[in-house]
Amino acid sequence: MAKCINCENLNCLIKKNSLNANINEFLKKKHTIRCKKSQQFIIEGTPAHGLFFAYKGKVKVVKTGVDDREQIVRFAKDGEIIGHRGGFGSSKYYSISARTLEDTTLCYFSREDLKEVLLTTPTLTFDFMLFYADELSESETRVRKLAQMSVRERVIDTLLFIDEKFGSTDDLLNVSLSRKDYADYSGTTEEQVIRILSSLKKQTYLNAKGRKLGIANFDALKKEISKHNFSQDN
Amino acid sequence: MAKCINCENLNCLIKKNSLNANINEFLKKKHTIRCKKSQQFIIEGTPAHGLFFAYKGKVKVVKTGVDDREQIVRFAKDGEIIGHRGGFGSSKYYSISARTLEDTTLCYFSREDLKEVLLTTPTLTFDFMLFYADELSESETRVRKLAQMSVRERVIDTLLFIDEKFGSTDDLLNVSLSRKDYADYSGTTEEQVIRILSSLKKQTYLNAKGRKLGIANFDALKKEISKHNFSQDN
DNA sequence: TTTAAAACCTGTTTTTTAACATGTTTTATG
DNA sequence: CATAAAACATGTTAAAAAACAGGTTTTAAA
Repeated sequence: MAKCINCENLNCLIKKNSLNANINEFLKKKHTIRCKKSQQFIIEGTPAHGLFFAYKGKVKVVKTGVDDREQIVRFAKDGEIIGHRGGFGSSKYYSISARTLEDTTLCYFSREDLKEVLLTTPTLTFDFMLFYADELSESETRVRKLAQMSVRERVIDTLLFIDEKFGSTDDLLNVSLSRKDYADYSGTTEEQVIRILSSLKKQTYLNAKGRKLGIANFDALKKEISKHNFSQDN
Repeated sequence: MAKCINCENLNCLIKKNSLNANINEFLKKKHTIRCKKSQQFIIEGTPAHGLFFAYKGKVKVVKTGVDDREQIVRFAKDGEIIGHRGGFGSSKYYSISARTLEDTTLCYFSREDLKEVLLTTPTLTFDFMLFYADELSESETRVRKLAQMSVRERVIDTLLFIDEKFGSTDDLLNVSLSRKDYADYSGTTEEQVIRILSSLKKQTYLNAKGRKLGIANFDALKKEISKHNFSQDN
């Protein structure tokens, strides 16, 4: 299927190290998995057998909460890891669930294969370490935001984040999320999100074409949350 | 000063790997730093020159927020890392501040020395990677908790966490935090914490000897937050 | 193309939380 | 040991957010 040699995801940790002779054998053990939109491919709490990479597509990673409330922990796009942590390490169970946001092709490696290659390929391991360190840094920033921002600020911050993560074309965000998704990422309820998005549309900070949202006034949105990020963190 | 050979922090990533001949030279470059209680030894936003380990003592790691509001991101005790992230990786600046909670002795390594040894010692790098992965997992759990728990639940969860992290002796927590600290970790205000702690004392779930707090009824506290953790996550 | 389900929207009420004010106790320090 | 500062405490008020209820529109599927 999808061969690393031809892969265009230059940000992918595996691709980056694919020229290293050490991991040649490892690459052969890769599996390719195709998922339809909205398909769940990791279930929280089930035994973790391996680790995924998004080859092409978009994914949301969620932690199950009370009732049917979910918390979207992160998003992943082309070249990015999903199921790290379950991949190896002490816990033998996935600590998150993952679901595609659109038709997505995944690369898959088993934890044994991965652990073996990591323990013998320091540059790869170092890259993995840096990846986790970056993710941790982002997660800690998110902790602060959830603790200190108002609901409106969090929703605005989410919109800007989504634009940065997935980009926009013709002034419309490249990913289609439901109001519930926005709520699950922002840490609030669907109704609050609906209200705030309506308000932002009225203020012409946001525009909508059918279901799709687009940011119309970046400066205004950034200004509203500016007091929260006086350092270059994200 | 403090030599790794004699160190009793078996959980320390460096100690764990200290028998590896590869890192002998590296160990000689370690510095030892002594800090008085409440001393700030990392300032958010300043150039990151290296990475610390708590040799003996307790530390809080904070992200500066709006006004004088801080968010305590994590705590560290004997053997644990502080300033990871700034330690190496892309960002050249510390993304957090760190302050001691009591007299603390720190071990210090420069980022250059550390990076060098990591790139040539896969088992050490692998341990670092796992450490980050664990931290990430915890941070993501915290994201969910901040997003979904009520203030009371968060304060209770914090109390249980502090007991688990630092332990208790004679039914009193081994660390002395101010109400403000509890608030800064729980993501709420000092007043809320005071109220909730008072309430918990009235219910005899919590006891206090002078300034020190102790958990009197674990089961009752756990029960109040039980609906939030139906998997074995922490 | 009808129909059901999902998504979206809005007003109202209730609950939760933060903010403010003000006083007391504890702790550190000259 | 006097005194200021920090920490702790509690009542009151205001604001924010969630919950509830009842709609409409859109989407997907029979």
